[in-house]
Amino acid sequence: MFDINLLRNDLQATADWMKKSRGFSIDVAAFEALEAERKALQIQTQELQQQRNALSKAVGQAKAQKDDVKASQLLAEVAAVPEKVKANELALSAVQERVNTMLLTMPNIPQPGTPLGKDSDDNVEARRWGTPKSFDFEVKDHVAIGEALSAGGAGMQLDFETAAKLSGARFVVMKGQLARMHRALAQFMLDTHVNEHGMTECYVPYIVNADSMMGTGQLPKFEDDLFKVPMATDDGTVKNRYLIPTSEVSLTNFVRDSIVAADTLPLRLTAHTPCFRSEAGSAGRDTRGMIRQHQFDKVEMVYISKPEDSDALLEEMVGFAEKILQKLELPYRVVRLCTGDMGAGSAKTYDLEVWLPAQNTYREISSCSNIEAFQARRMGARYKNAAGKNEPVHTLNGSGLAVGRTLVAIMENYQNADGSVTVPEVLRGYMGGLATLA
RNA sequence: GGAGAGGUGGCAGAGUGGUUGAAUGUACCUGACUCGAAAUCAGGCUUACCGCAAGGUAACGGGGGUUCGAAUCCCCCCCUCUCCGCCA
Repeated sequence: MFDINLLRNDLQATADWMKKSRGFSIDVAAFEALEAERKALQIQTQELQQQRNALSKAVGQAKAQKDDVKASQLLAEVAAVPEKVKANELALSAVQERVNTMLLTMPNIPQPGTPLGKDSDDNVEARRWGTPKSFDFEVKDHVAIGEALSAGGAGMQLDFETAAKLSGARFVVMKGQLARMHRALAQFMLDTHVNEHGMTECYVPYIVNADSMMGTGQLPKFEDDLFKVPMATDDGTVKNRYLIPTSEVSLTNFVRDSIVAADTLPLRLTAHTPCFRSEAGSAGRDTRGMIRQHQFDKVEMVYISKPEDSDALLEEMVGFAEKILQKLELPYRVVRLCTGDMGAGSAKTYDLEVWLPAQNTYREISSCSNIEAFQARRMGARYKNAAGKNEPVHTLNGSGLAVGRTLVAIMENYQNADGSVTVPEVLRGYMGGLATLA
């Protein structure tokens, strides 16, 4: 949720920057009018409430003193007030609702210095790591590699046909060594974050309620991207819950509606979960292979921090995601997203893009964002600051990493001329010493 | 799935229509006493919003209703706990 104080204190400058960065127009005059209306209504409502309260109190006192005459006088005097109060309360909450809706539907304000741009073409490369390997044979993509690998009687190690039969397009079945490597990858990532990066491993629900989706911002705007799970309630009606599109939702909502003890910050959380996305609006994009699926696994990192620490923690988080790629010896680059390519909630985002030989390009494998107080405000996630005031925390999230895409990257970068795939050193311990998928 | 109990301030726990934003205990903060601590005593101690301020408004799981007035009465929902049944 957008910070209303930015609009109250610095309306024009905020509007200018939102226009320039996000291309988002704030109707300055409309906001000022709405605020003026709200203020007038609130003052009026509170005066009426005060009047009612005072008279009601007097009625009580009169009755206590058995002064029935006075009591009925007072009752006659208040008679008309509750109606006026009610009318004002309704008007006030309608206006507040409009203000709220406005704030809820606005994207976060990008940090100053965010590169301006309209899409991924305008992102700015921050650094590269590793050198793409040159192959002395024609490289295959992960689909060709995986389908050529045999899981014995069970068939291909990578099997889209069976997945389509079971579920439809954009699902995958993995078998044998490849399935094992997929599992090994998640274990390896989790172990690294827990043992070397000091994160707390979490197991979390994959189905969450609407409040949680609201908290992290998937709702109300992006309902189409979610899978809904209807669940019967006691009175026989059905309420939707949702499959998580990322464990950011589960992890970040840990602190919804709570005051986090300041001395526990920052919280560094990680979880390995499947993620479910309907990919509405992505029809025709990345239809081949397992780059874009309805279901995929991800190891997620979520930080809850004090506002003053979040910038440095974002750098730390990106570094931890990079660490995974470095250990796997996969070439990648770090990209600072431009204003047009950032998610609506983000104030600052880095993407990690891994080299995919078959596509001869870098593809996103992680996205790390500082959401600042944008989620915390709508979630009611606060901590007591040094001045003793409750203040929204900052939330950060990042993939560390997308497991499926990492598997793709390994298959393509570690492929051999004979169709086998070398297992990266760091994974062999997780795979009973297996050195090659063949 | 069946039966029952309950959701009040950081925690525990009173409060069943009126001067109760809320007794009491505990935790915490400040001060006194002390060489220091403990104990004891005194004071303070929910949050959000409006207001220059004085002060005011709202909030007792959430929403609606009754009433001049609701933590308290009525309706709906959510959640937690206990027992039985079923079950990975």
